[in-house]
Amino acid sequence: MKNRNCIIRLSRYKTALYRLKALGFVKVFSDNLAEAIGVMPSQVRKDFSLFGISGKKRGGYHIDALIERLNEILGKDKVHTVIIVGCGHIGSALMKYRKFEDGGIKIAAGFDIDPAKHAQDADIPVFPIDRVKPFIKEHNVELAIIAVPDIAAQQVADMLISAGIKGILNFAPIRLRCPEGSIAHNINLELELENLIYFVNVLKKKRVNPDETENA
Amino acid sequence: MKNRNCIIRLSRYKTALYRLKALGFVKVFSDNLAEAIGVMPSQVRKDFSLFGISGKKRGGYHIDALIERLNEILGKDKVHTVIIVGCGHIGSALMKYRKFEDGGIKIAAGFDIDPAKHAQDADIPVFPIDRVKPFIKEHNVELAIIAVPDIAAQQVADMLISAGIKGILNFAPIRLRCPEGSIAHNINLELELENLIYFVNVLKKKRVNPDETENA
DNA sequence: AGTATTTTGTGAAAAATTTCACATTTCATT
DNA sequence: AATGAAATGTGAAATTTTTCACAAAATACT
Repeated sequence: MKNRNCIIRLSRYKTALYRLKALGFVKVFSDNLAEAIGVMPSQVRKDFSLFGISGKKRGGYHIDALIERLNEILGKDKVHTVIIVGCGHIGSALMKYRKFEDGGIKIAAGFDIDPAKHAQDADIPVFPIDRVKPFIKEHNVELAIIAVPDIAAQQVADMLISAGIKGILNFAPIRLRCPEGSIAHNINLELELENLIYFVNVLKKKRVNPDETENA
Repeated sequence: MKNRNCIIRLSRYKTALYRLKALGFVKVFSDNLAEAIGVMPSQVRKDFSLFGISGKKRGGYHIDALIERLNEILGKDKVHTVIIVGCGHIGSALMKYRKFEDGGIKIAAGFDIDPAKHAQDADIPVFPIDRVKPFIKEHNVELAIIAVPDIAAQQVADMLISAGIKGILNFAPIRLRCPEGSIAHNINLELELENLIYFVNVLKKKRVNPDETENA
Protein backbone atom coordinates (compact mmCIF):
# COMPACT_ATOMS: atom_id res chain seq x y z
CA MET A 1 0.00 0.00 0.00
CA LYS A 2 1.94 2.97 -1.16
CA ASN A 3 -0.57 5.70 -1.49
CA ARG A 4 -0.71 8.01 1.45
CA ASN A 5 -3.56 10.15 0.13
CA CYS A 6 -5.62 7.06 -0.30
CA ILE A 7 -6.11 6.70 3.46
CA ILE A 8 -7.36 10.25 3.76
CA ARG A 9 -9.78 9.57 0.97
CA LEU A 10 -11.04 6.45 2.70
CA SER A 11 -11.95 8.61 5.69
CA ARG A 12 -13.69 11.05 3.41
CA TYR A 13 -15.65 8.31 1.71
CA LYS A 14 -16.74 7.19 5.13
CA THR A 15 -17.99 10.63 6.11
CA ALA A 16 -19.88 10.85 2.84
CA LEU A 17 -21.34 7.40 3.37
CA TYR A 18 -22.72 8.31 6.78
CA ARG A 19 -24.36 11.31 5.23
CA LEU A 20 -25.84 9.26 2.38
CA LYS A 21 -27.03 6.67 4.83
CA ALA A 22 -28.74 9.35 6.91
CA LEU A 23 -30.50 10.41 3.75
CA GLY A 24 -31.94 6.93 3.40
CA PHE A 25 -29.67 5.48 0.73
CA VAL A 26 -28.81 1.82 0.94
CA LYS A 27 -26.33 1.48 -1.89
CA VAL A 28 -23.88 3.80 -3.64
CA PHE A 29 -21.94 3.89 -6.85
CA SER A 30 -18.41 5.02 -7.36
CA ASP A 31 -19.58 8.19 -9.02
CA ASN A 32 -21.73 9.17 -6.03
CA LEU A 33 -18.74 8.94 -3.75
CA ALA A 34 -16.50 10.61 -6.29
CA GLU A 35 -18.90 13.51 -6.59
CA ALA A 36 -19.19 13.75 -2.81
CA ILE A 37 -15.49 14.11 -2.13
CA GLY A 38 -14.42 15.68 -5.39
CA VAL A 39 -12.40 13.01 -7.21
CA MET A 40 -12.85 10.84 -10.29
CA PRO A 41 -14.98 7.72 -10.04
CA SER A 42 -12.05 5.63 -11.17
CA GLN A 43 -10.10 6.96 -8.21
CA VAL A 44 -12.74 5.64 -5.86
CA ARG A 45 -12.68 2.22 -7.46
CA LYS A 46 -8.89 2.15 -7.50
CA ASP A 47 -8.76 3.06 -3.83
CA PHE A 48 -11.20 0.31 -2.96
CA SER A 49 -9.40 -2.19 -5.10
CA LEU A 50 -6.17 -1.44 -3.23
CA PHE A 51 -7.85 -2.65 -0.08
CA GLY A 52 -9.74 -5.50 -1.65
CA ILE A 53 -13.07 -3.79 -1.26
CA SER A 54 -15.44 -4.90 -3.94
CA GLY A 55 -18.93 -4.06 -4.99
CA LYS A 56 -21.19 -5.58 -7.57
CA LYS A 57 -21.08 -4.64 -11.18
CA ARG A 58 -24.18 -2.68 -11.90
CA GLY A 59 -25.20 -3.00 -8.24
CA GLY A 60 -22.64 -0.68 -6.70
CA TYR A 61 -21.64 -0.93 -3.04
CA HIS A 62 -23.80 -1.67 -0.05
CA ILE A 63 -23.46 1.31 2.28
CA ASP A 64 -23.60 -0.50 5.61
CA ALA A 65 -21.10 -3.12 4.59
CA LEU A 66 -18.85 -0.50 3.11
CA ILE A 67 -18.86 1.67 6.22
CA GLU A 68 -18.08 -1.34 8.35
CA ARG A 69 -15.20 -2.37 6.12
CA LEU A 70 -13.78 1.15 6.06
CA ASN A 71 -13.97 1.45 9.83
CA GLU A 72 -12.15 -1.83 10.09
CA ILE A 73 -9.40 -0.73 7.72
CA LEU A 74 -9.05 2.59 9.48
CA GLY A 75 -8.93 0.97 12.90
CA LYS A 76 -12.14 2.66 13.92
CA ASP A 77 -13.84 -0.56 14.87
CA LYS A 78 -12.68 0.01 18.44
CA VAL A 79 -12.77 3.03 20.72
CA HIS A 80 -9.47 4.89 20.95
CA THR A 81 -8.28 6.68 24.03
CA VAL A 82 -6.45 9.95 23.58
CA ILE A 83 -4.84 12.39 25.98
CA ILE A 84 -4.25 16.07 25.39
CA VAL A 85 -1.07 17.71 26.57
CA GLY A 86 -1.33 21.47 26.82
CA CYS A 87 -4.70 22.88 27.81
CA GLY A 88 -4.44 26.38 26.41
CA HIS A 89 -6.93 27.74 23.93
CA ILE A 90 -6.52 25.05 21.33
CA GLY A 91 -6.06 22.20 23.78
CA SER A 92 -9.19 22.94 25.75
CA ALA A 93 -11.23 23.54 22.62
CA LEU A 94 -10.24 20.06 21.47
CA MET A 95 -11.16 18.60 24.84
CA LYS A 96 -14.69 19.82 24.29
CA TYR A 97 -14.86 18.89 20.61
CA ARG A 98 -17.94 16.77 20.16
CA LYS A 99 -17.05 15.11 16.88
CA PHE A 100 -14.31 13.13 18.55
CA GLU A 101 -16.70 11.53 20.97
CA ASP A 102 -19.21 10.77 18.25
CA GLY A 103 -16.47 9.23 16.19
CA GLY A 104 -15.37 6.74 18.79
CA ILE A 105 -12.48 8.78 20.11
CA LYS A 106 -12.37 9.16 23.86
CA ILE A 107 -10.42 12.03 25.34
CA ALA A 108 -9.40 10.57 28.68
CA ALA A 109 -7.60 13.51 30.28
CA GLY A 110 -5.72 16.73 29.77
CA PHE A 111 -2.35 17.71 31.19
CA ASP A 112 -0.82 21.13 31.76
CA ILE A 113 1.97 22.75 33.76
CA ASP A 114 -0.17 25.69 34.78
CA PRO A 115 -1.89 24.89 38.13
CA ALA A 116 -4.70 27.26 37.18
CA LYS A 117 -5.69 24.81 34.47
CA HIS A 118 -5.87 21.79 36.73
CA ALA A 119 -9.31 20.31 37.33
CA GLN A 120 -9.04 16.81 38.68
CA ASP A 121 -12.76 16.32 39.13
CA ALA A 122 -13.96 17.76 35.84
CA ASP A 123 -15.77 15.67 33.28
CA ILE A 124 -12.49 15.36 31.46
CA PRO A 125 -9.92 15.92 34.22
CA VAL A 126 -6.85 18.09 33.78
CA PHE A 127 -3.78 16.92 35.69
CA PRO A 128 -0.31 18.32 36.32
CA ILE A 129 2.08 17.41 33.57
CA ASP A 130 4.20 15.16 35.78
CA ARG A 131 1.26 12.80 36.08
CA VAL A 132 1.20 12.10 32.36
CA LYS A 133 3.73 9.30 32.30
CA PRO A 134 2.05 7.16 34.96
CA PHE A 135 -1.31 7.90 33.36
CA ILE A 136 -0.19 6.65 29.97
CA LYS A 137 1.19 3.48 31.47
CA GLU A 138 -1.75 2.81 33.73
CA HIS A 139 -4.35 3.32 31.02
CA ASN A 140 -2.32 1.98 28.13
CA VAL A 141 -2.81 5.14 26.09
CA GLU A 142 -1.26 5.13 22.64
CA LEU A 143 -2.45 8.42 21.18
CA ALA A 144 -1.78 11.99 22.27
CA ILE A 145 -2.56 15.45 21.07
CA ILE A 146 0.14 18.04 21.70
CA ALA A 147 -1.03 21.63 22.04
CA VAL A 148 1.84 23.20 23.94
CA PRO A 149 4.01 26.15 22.84
CA ASP A 150 6.39 25.25 20.03
CA ILE A 151 9.43 25.65 22.26
CA ALA A 152 8.23 22.80 24.50
CA ALA A 153 6.73 20.55 21.86
CA GLN A 154 9.68 18.33 20.98
CA GLN A 155 10.55 17.77 24.61
CA VAL A 156 6.96 16.84 25.45
CA ALA A 157 6.84 14.53 22.44
CA ASP A 158 9.99 12.72 23.49
CA MET A 159 8.60 12.25 26.96
CA LEU A 160 5.28 10.93 25.72
CA ILE A 161 6.93 8.48 23.37
CA SER A 162 9.20 7.21 26.10
CA ALA A 163 6.07 6.59 28.17
CA GLY A 164 4.48 4.50 25.44
CA ILE A 165 2.65 6.89 23.13
CA LYS A 166 2.74 5.67 19.53
CA GLY A 167 0.92 8.40 17.68
CA ILE A 168 0.96 12.16 18.16
CA LEU A 169 -1.23 14.79 16.61
CA ASN A 170 0.80 17.93 16.98
CA PHE A 171 -0.61 21.44 16.90
CA ALA A 172 2.62 23.19 17.80
CA PRO A 173 4.05 24.93 14.74
CA ILE A 174 7.11 22.76 14.59
CA ARG A 175 7.91 19.54 12.79
CA LEU A 176 8.27 16.85 15.43
CA ARG A 177 10.99 14.28 15.10
CA CYS A 178 9.98 10.77 16.14
CA PRO A 179 11.96 7.60 16.61
CA GLU A 180 11.05 4.43 14.68
CA GLY A 181 7.92 2.85 16.00
CA SER A 182 6.08 6.06 16.64
CA ILE A 183 4.60 8.66 14.38
CA ALA A 184 3.57 12.30 14.48
CA HIS A 185 1.19 14.20 12.26
CA ASN A 186 1.44 17.94 12.30
CA ILE A 187 -1.33 20.47 11.98
CA ASN A 188 -0.04 23.97 11.55
CA LEU A 189 -2.86 26.45 11.57
CA GLU A 190 -0.90 29.46 10.48
CA LEU A 191 0.53 27.49 7.61
CA GLU A 192 -2.95 26.50 6.50
CA LEU A 193 -4.05 30.11 6.38
CA GLU A 194 -0.87 31.11 4.61
CA ASN A 195 -1.50 28.47 2.03
CA LEU A 196 -5.02 29.74 1.52
CA ILE A 197 -3.73 33.28 1.14
CA TYR A 198 -1.40 32.11 -1.61
CA PHE A 199 -4.17 30.45 -3.58
CA VAL A 200 -6.49 33.41 -3.16
CA ASN A 201 -3.76 35.59 -4.62
CA VAL A 202 -3.28 33.20 -7.53
CA LEU A 203 -7.02 33.42 -8.13
CA LYS A 204 -6.94 37.18 -8.16
CA LYS A 205 -4.06 37.23 -10.61
CA LYS A 206 -5.96 34.88 -12.89
CA ARG A 207 -8.88 37.27 -12.88
CA VAL A 208 -6.66 40.08 -14.02
CA ASN A 209 -4.64 37.97 -16.42
CA PRO A 210 -6.62 34.93 -17.49
CA ASP A 211 -3.83 33.91 -19.89
CA GLU A 212 -0.59 33.40 -18.07
CA THR A 213 -2.22 31.02 -15.72
CA GLU A 214 0.87 29.35 -14.43
CA ASN A 215 3.25 31.92 -13.08
CA ALA A 216 4.34 33.06 -9.68
CA MET B 1 3.24 26.16 -11.32
CA LYS B 2 1.73 22.77 -10.94
CA ASN B 3 2.98 21.51 -7.64
CA ARG B 4 0.54 21.99 -4.84
CA ASN B 5 2.80 20.57 -2.14
CA CYS B 6 5.46 22.99 -3.13
CA ILE B 7 3.58 25.91 -1.61
CA ILE B 8 3.21 24.14 1.70
CA ARG B 9 6.91 23.46 1.66
CA LEU B 10 7.68 27.11 0.99
CA SER B 11 5.81 27.96 4.18
CA ARG B 12 7.76 25.33 6.05
CA TYR B 13 11.05 26.62 4.75
CA LYS B 14 10.05 30.00 5.99
CA THR B 15 9.29 28.75 9.48
CA ALA B 16 12.62 26.98 9.54
CA LEU B 17 14.38 30.09 8.31
CA TYR B 18 12.98 32.22 11.11
CA ARG B 19 14.25 29.66 13.56
CA LEU B 20 17.68 29.56 11.99
CA LYS B 21 17.79 33.32 11.92
CA ALA B 22 16.91 33.46 15.62
CA LEU B 23 19.85 31.14 16.22
CA GLY B 24 22.14 33.68 14.60
CA PHE B 25 22.63 32.15 11.18
CA VAL B 26 22.97 34.50 8.24
CA LYS B 27 23.04 32.04 5.35
CA VAL B 28 21.68 28.55 4.73
CA PHE B 29 22.28 25.73 2.33
CA SER B 30 19.69 23.55 0.71
CA ASP B 31 20.63 20.67 2.95
CA ASN B 32 20.01 22.69 6.11
CA LEU B 33 16.50 23.47 4.99
CA ALA B 34 15.97 19.93 3.74
CA GLU B 35 17.03 18.54 7.08
CA ALA B 36 14.79 21.01 8.90
CA ILE B 37 11.59 20.09 7.12
CA GLY B 38 12.38 16.50 6.23
CA VAL B 39 12.88 16.44 2.47
CA MET B 40 15.79 15.94 0.06
CA PRO B 41 18.10 18.87 -0.63
CA SER B 42 17.32 18.60 -4.32
CA GLN B 43 13.67 19.11 -3.48
CA VAL B 44 14.50 22.40 -1.81
CA ARG B 45 16.47 23.60 -4.79
CA LYS B 46 13.81 22.43 -7.22
CA ASP B 47 11.13 24.26 -5.25
CA PHE B 48 13.17 27.43 -5.27
CA SER B 49 13.98 27.10 -8.92
CA LEU B 50 10.25 26.86 -9.70
CA PHE B 51 9.84 30.32 -8.27
CA GLY B 52 13.04 31.76 -9.63
CA ILE B 53 14.69 31.90 -6.23
CA SER B 54 18.41 31.57 -6.55
CA GLY B 55 21.32 31.37 -4.22
CA LYS B 56 25.01 31.36 -4.82
CA LYS B 57 26.90 28.26 -5.68
CA ARG B 58 28.98 27.39 -2.69
CA GLY B 59 27.57 30.38 -0.82
CA GLY B 60 24.05 29.09 -0.26
CA TYR B 61 21.13 31.41 0.36
CA HIS B 62 21.03 34.60 2.35
CA ILE B 63 18.43 34.09 5.08
CA ASP B 64 16.99 37.60 5.22
CA ALA B 65 16.62 37.89 1.48
CA LEU B 66 15.13 34.42 1.29
CA ILE B 67 12.55 35.10 3.99
CA GLU B 68 11.57 38.30 2.27
CA ARG B 69 11.21 36.60 -1.07
CA LEU B 70 9.15 33.76 0.41
CA ASN B 71 6.83 36.17 2.17
CA GLU B 72 6.36 37.98 -1.09
CA ILE B 73 5.52 34.79 -2.97
CA LEU B 74 3.18 33.67 -0.23
CA GLY B 75 1.46 37.02 -0.09
CA LYS B 76 2.64 37.60 3.43
CA ASP B 77 4.26 40.91 2.66
CA LYS B 78 1.03 42.59 3.72
CA VAL B 79 -1.23 42.14 6.73
CA HIS B 80 -4.31 40.06 6.03
CA THR B 81 -7.63 40.61 7.70
CA VAL B 82 -9.67 37.57 8.62
CA ILE B 83 -13.06 37.10 10.21
CA ILE B 84 -14.25 34.07 12.12
CA VAL B 85 -17.78 32.81 11.73
CA GLY B 86 -18.87 30.54 14.54
CA CYS B 87 -17.49 31.30 17.96
CA GLY B 88 -17.87 27.96 19.67
CA HIS B 89 -14.94 26.09 21.16
CA ILE B 90 -12.82 25.99 18.05
CA GLY B 91 -13.79 29.42 16.79
CA SER B 92 -12.99 31.21 19.99
CA ALA B 93 -9.76 29.30 20.45
CA LEU B 94 -8.70 30.54 17.02
CA MET B 95 -9.67 34.09 17.91
CA LYS B 96 -7.14 33.96 20.71
CA TYR B 97 -4.48 32.14 18.74
CA ARG B 98 -1.32 34.18 19.05
CA LYS B 99 0.57 32.78 16.09
CA PHE B 100 -1.86 34.40 13.69
CA GLU B 101 -1.15 37.84 15.02
CA ASP B 102 2.61 37.25 15.01
CA GLY B 103 2.37 36.03 11.44
CA GLY B 104 0.71 39.16 10.09
CA ILE B 105 -2.82 37.81 10.21
CA LYS B 106 -5.33 40.09 11.85
CA ILE B 107 -8.54 38.60 13.19
CA ALA B 108 -10.89 41.53 12.86
CA ALA B 109 -14.07 40.12 14.36
CA GLY B 110 -16.10 37.05 15.20
CA PHE B 111 -19.71 36.33 14.32
CA ASP B 112 -22.22 33.98 15.93
CA ILE B 113 -25.96 33.42 16.06
CA ASP B 114 -25.93 32.80 19.81
CA PRO B 115 -26.52 36.14 21.61
CA ALA B 116 -24.64 34.78 24.61
CA LYS B 117 -21.48 34.85 22.50
CA HIS B 118 -21.83 38.46 21.44
CA ALA B 119 -19.27 40.91 22.81
CA GLN B 120 -19.23 44.07 20.78
CA ASP B 121 -16.67 45.82 22.93
CA ALA B 122 -14.22 43.01 23.38
CA ASP B 123 -10.67 43.20 22.09
CA ILE B 124 -11.84 41.18 19.13
CA PRO B 125 -15.57 41.90 18.98
CA VAL B 126 -18.18 39.22 18.38
CA PHE B 127 -21.22 40.36 16.42
CA PRO B 128 -24.54 38.80 15.46
CA ILE B 129 -24.30 36.81 12.28
CA ASP B 130 -26.50 39.17 10.29
CA ARG B 131 -23.83 41.83 10.64
CA VAL B 132 -21.28 39.78 8.76
CA LYS B 133 -22.23 40.85 5.24
CA PRO B 134 -22.00 44.59 5.85
CA PHE B 135 -18.83 44.04 7.85
CA ILE B 136 -17.14 42.22 4.98
CA LYS B 137 -18.09 44.94 2.54
CA GLU B 138 -17.16 47.79 4.79
CA HIS B 139 -13.76 46.39 5.71
CA ASN B 140 -13.02 44.71 2.40
CA VAL B 141 -12.38 41.38 4.06
CA GLU B 142 -11.36 38.55 1.74
CA LEU B 143 -10.61 35.74 4.16
CA ALA B 144 -12.86 33.90 6.58
CA ILE B 145 -12.60 31.01 8.97
CA ILE B 146 -15.72 28.90 9.31
CA ALA B 147 -16.19 27.09 12.60
CA VAL B 148 -19.92 26.46 12.64
CA PRO B 149 -21.68 23.08 12.86
CA ASP B 150 -21.42 21.04 9.67
CA ILE B 151 -25.09 21.38 8.93
CA ALA B 152 -24.77 25.15 8.60
CA ALA B 153 -21.36 25.32 6.96
CA GLN B 154 -22.27 25.31 3.28
CA GLN B 155 -24.97 27.89 3.76
CA VAL B 156 -22.61 30.16 5.70
CA ALA B 157 -19.96 29.70 3.03
CA ASP B 158 -22.34 30.68 0.24
CA MET B 159 -23.34 33.77 2.14
CA LEU B 160 -19.77 34.80 2.84
CA ILE B 161 -18.75 34.33 -0.77
CA SER B 162 -21.71 36.35 -1.99
CA ALA B 163 -20.54 39.11 0.34
CA GLY B 164 -17.08 39.14 -1.15
CA ILE B 165 -15.04 36.54 0.70
CA LYS B 166 -12.49 34.89 -1.58
CA GLY B 167 -10.85 32.32 0.68
CA ILE B 168 -12.33 30.16 3.40
CA LEU B 169 -10.59 28.02 5.96
CA ASN B 170 -13.25 25.55 6.97
CA PHE B 171 -13.23 23.59 10.21
CA ALA B 172 -16.66 22.05 9.75
CA PRO B 173 -16.33 18.36 8.87
CA ILE B 174 -17.78 18.79 5.42
CA ARG B 175 -16.24 19.47 2.03
CA LEU B 176 -17.33 22.94 1.00
CA ARG B 177 -18.30 23.60 -2.57
CA CYS B 178 -17.17 26.96 -3.92
CA PRO B 179 -17.93 28.77 -7.14
CA GLU B 180 -15.12 29.86 -9.49
CA GLY B 181 -13.22 32.76 -8.11
CA SER B 182 -13.23 31.62 -4.52
CA ILE B 183 -11.53 28.80 -2.71
CA ALA B 184 -11.99 26.77 0.45
CA HIS B 185 -9.45 24.72 2.36
CA ASN B 186 -10.80 22.17 4.76
CA ILE B 187 -9.38 21.10 8.08
CA ASN B 188 -11.11 18.08 9.49
CA LEU B 189 -9.83 17.30 12.94
CA GLU B 190 -11.48 13.94 13.34
CA LEU B 191 -10.15 12.88 9.98
CA GLU B 192 -6.63 13.83 11.05
CA LEU B 193 -6.86 11.69 14.14
CA GLU B 194 -8.37 8.84 12.16
CA ASN B 195 -5.50 9.05 9.75
CA LEU B 196 -3.03 8.93 12.61
CA ILE B 197 -4.80 5.90 14.07
CA TYR B 198 -4.43 4.10 10.76
CA PHE B 199 -0.71 4.71 10.58
CA VAL B 200 -0.19 3.73 14.20
CA ASN B 201 -1.90 0.45 13.43
CA VAL B 202 0.28 -0.09 10.38
CA LEU B 203 3.27 0.52 12.63
CA LYS B 204 2.09 -2.04 15.12
CA LYS B 205 1.51 -4.63 12.42
CA LYS B 206 5.00 -4.04 11.11
CA ARG B 207 6.38 -4.72 14.56
CA VAL B 208 4.62 -8.08 14.66
CA ASN B 209 5.30 -8.93 11.03
CA PRO B 210 8.29 -6.99 9.78
CA ASP B 211 8.05 -8.79 6.42
CA GLU B 212 4.70 -8.24 4.78
CA THR B 213 5.08 -4.53 5.09
CA GLU B 214 2.57 -3.52 2.51
CA ASN B 215 -0.78 -5.01 3.30
CA ALA B 216 -3.99 -3.82 4.83
C1' DA C 1 47.33 33.15 -8.66
C1' DG C 2 46.11 28.44 -8.74
C1' DT C 3 43.93 24.35 -7.00
C1' DA C 4 40.62 21.87 -4.43
C1' DT C 5 36.24 21.75 -2.49
C1' DT C 6 31.64 22.86 -1.86
C1' DT C 7 27.19 23.99 -3.37
C1' DT C 8 23.87 25.47 -6.67
C1' DG C 9 20.67 24.82 -10.71
C1' DT C 10 18.58 21.82 -13.77
C1' DG C 11 17.83 18.42 -17.40
C1' DA C 12 16.94 13.60 -17.28
C1' DA C 13 15.45 9.42 -14.84
C1' DA C 14 12.70 7.30 -11.54
C1' DA C 15 8.82 6.81 -8.75
C1' DA C 16 4.28 7.69 -7.39
C1' DT C 17 -0.34 8.83 -8.39
C1' DT C 18 -4.20 9.59 -11.20
C1' DT C 19 -6.95 8.85 -15.14
C1' DC C 20 -8.43 6.23 -19.11
C1' DA C 21 -10.66 2.69 -21.40
C1' DC C 22 -12.75 -1.42 -21.87
C1' DA C 23 -13.82 -6.37 -20.93
C1' DT C 24 -16.78 -8.42 -17.72
C1' DT C 25 -20.55 -8.91 -14.76
C1' DT C 26 -24.96 -7.86 -12.93
C1' DC C 27 -29.41 -6.06 -12.91
C1' DA C 28 -33.76 -4.55 -15.20
C1' DT C 29 -37.02 -4.97 -18.68
C1' DT C 30 -39.51 -7.24 -22.20
C1' DA D 1 -34.90 -16.61 -21.54
C1' DA D 2 -32.98 -12.96 -24.13
C1' DT D 3 -31.53 -8.32 -24.71
C1' DG D 4 -29.85 -3.94 -23.30
C1' DA D 5 -28.01 -0.77 -20.09
C1' DA D 6 -25.21 0.31 -16.23
C1' DA D 7 -21.27 -0.39 -13.08
C1' DT D 8 -17.33 -2.52 -11.52
C1' DG D 9 -12.36 -3.85 -11.58
C1' DT D 10 -8.03 -3.31 -13.49
C1' DG D 11 -4.12 -3.26 -16.72
C1' DA D 12 -2.10 0.35 -19.39
C1' DA D 13 -1.33 5.25 -20.37
C1' DA D 14 -0.81 9.76 -18.79
C1' DT D 15 0.43 12.94 -15.55
C1' DT D 16 2.61 14.68 -11.59
C1' DT D 17 6.12 14.73 -8.25
C1' DT D 18 10.45 13.44 -6.50
C1' DT D 19 15.13 12.15 -6.83
C1' DC D 20 19.46 11.68 -9.24
C1' DA D 21 23.56 13.19 -11.13
C1' DC D 22 26.59 16.31 -12.86
C1' DA D 23 28.29 20.68 -15.12
C1' DA D 24 29.13 25.28 -13.70
C1' DA D 25 30.10 28.65 -10.30
C1' DA D 26 31.78 30.51 -5.99
C1' DT D 27 34.57 30.22 -2.06
C1' DA D 28 38.50 28.70 0.78
C1' DC D 29 43.05 27.44 1.16
C1' DT D 30 47.84 27.19 -0.04
